[in-house]
Amino acid sequence: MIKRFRGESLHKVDAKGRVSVPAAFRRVLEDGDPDFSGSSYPNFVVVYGGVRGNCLEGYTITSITKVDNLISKLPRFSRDREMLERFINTQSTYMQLDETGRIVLSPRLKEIIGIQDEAIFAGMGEKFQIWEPKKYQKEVAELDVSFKSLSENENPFLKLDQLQD
Amino acid sequence: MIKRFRGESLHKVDAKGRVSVPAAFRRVLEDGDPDFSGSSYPNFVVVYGGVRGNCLEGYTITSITKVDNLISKLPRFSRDREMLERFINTQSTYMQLDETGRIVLSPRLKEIIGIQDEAIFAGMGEKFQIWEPKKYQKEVAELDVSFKSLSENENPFLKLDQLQD
DNA sequence: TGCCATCTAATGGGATATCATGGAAATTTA
DNA sequence: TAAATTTCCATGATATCCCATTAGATGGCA
Repeated sequence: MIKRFRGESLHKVDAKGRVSVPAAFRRVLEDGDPDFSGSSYPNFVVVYGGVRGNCLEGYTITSITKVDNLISKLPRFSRDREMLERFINTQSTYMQLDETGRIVLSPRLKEIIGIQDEAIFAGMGEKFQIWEPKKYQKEVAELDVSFKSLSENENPFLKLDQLQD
Repeated sequence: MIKRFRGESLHKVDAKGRVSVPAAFRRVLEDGDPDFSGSSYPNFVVVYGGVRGNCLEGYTITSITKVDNLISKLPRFSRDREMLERFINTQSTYMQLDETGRIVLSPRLKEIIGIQDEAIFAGMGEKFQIWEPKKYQKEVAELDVSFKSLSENENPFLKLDQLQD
């Protein structure tokens, strides 16, 4: 059974930029790295580009590969493809967990999402996000509000049941 | 035949947040975990997000996977998908029964549903709910009232038979 | 039909392992 | 060689595991 990124948790970011990745997420990263063996530490990808810029997004090797393959289907010299490659390939970086399950966020990455000394990790199924706590709270609150304002036939939960499975 | 969650029962929550899951529910959780074997303990998912916030909802791996798969069909970066992932993946967590059939509710989870030292488990077919006892009584009472106020053609019992199966 | 043996369930307490985190040492790199 | 990284070690907090106890249900059997 494929594990997905689930749950939220708050972690300290120390002076060197080190943060613990939630233990539950490590298991998912291990599963999602084809080259991972018990004796190594899993690799994965952090994307900082894209429309948002509010948060970082972490992908397992397996799931970023899916995205890469979709992009590769676009016409080679199309503007769409260039855009996506800029966001997903250019503005991203490989990372590796260290022995204690931490990664280091460079000053650049911290600056992009406005992080000081705390970060929130949020599971999003095939990926996870890293947020500055206050921004995250705001995001969740806004989502709740906009959810409540939806009409019945805009409700994404109800739309789900219309999909064939 | 797929077992369903049925019945209600009251359980103590100890100082560590541990609660026994009703024995009948354990059987359903075992059946609903593809990785479960006699030598392990079943995994499942508890969702605490969504608009409700009054109770926790427990899903078997099989049934949450159905939901996850539907969500994965939505366009990867759509607002709908993001919303659903936030409610279903971010605001949820994997859990595993321990040797004695208990789970632990973190302080966070207890706080979300307002639980002190007792919890009510309520079977809901494909999922179950965990409630603070007083809130649960209130919910049940309210449901009775609003059911009685329905006109004949709003009666869900009567609508049932109009569905094709 | 009353008694006892056995089993499962629910719950509590203590021991143990894992996790998150800080700091120092070693290594790289500019 | 100074700065910055990475590796290694240390520690407290938390969560997990393991064992013990009790109550109730079940079933056998005289």
